[in-house]
Amino acid sequence: MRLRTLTRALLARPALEVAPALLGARLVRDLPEGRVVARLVEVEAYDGGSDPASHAYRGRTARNAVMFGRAGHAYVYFTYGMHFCLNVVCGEPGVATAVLLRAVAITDGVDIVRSRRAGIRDRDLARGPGRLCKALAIDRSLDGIDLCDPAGPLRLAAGEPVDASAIRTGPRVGVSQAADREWRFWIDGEPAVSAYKSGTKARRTRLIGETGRS
DNA sequence: CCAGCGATCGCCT
DNA sequence: GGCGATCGCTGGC
Repeated sequence: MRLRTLTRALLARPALEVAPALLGARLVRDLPEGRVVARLVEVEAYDGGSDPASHAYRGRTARNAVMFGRAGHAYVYFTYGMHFCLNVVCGEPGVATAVLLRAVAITDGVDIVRSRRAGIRDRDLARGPGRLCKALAIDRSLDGIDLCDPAGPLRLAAGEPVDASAIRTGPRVGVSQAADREWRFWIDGEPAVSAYKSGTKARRTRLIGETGRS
């Protein structure tokens, strides 16, 4: 398979523009056991200082520092005491905008992932941001790496174009702040797309209206 | 299929 | 000290 690493210029734009453009792109992970290639099927945009749901909303900290840097780098964070999540930093340096990678479909090296996640159904191998990181062996040691480096251990590459009519949008998952912003993007019909769960605040106010599948 | 819940700890208030 | 950009298991229908 021919893998063409994504250019930084593609990512040095607002997250809201980058997010849908990343659907269908490939995530390439080189591991001691071999190479895993996956197709991005679900992402979410986070818009830093103007977005109450962003880790960067209250400014720069040790944890979120990478988001304030150059586009194309990985922001990996640890949450709930056990899960990692992977973001692609977007925009210009100093602007903390990023795209959370929520789900991928494994296209190459699925046996490697199956052995990493024994007993898990194929559709769940990388369904959800925590599972995605588990599947591709991503943790904080990869925080800050350059996803545009063709020689890097984890990188983004071009994939087959996705027809615009297949792209769906909806509220972000698990977010209670700014729950009205439809900044989640996914490819219609992909089995690895998350089941929709609203944030606690939204749930309380009965804002659940869609299932996240259509 | 869905709702509920415990796990588990770094981060920020 | 409280709470997550979550997950996997349980129990109910």
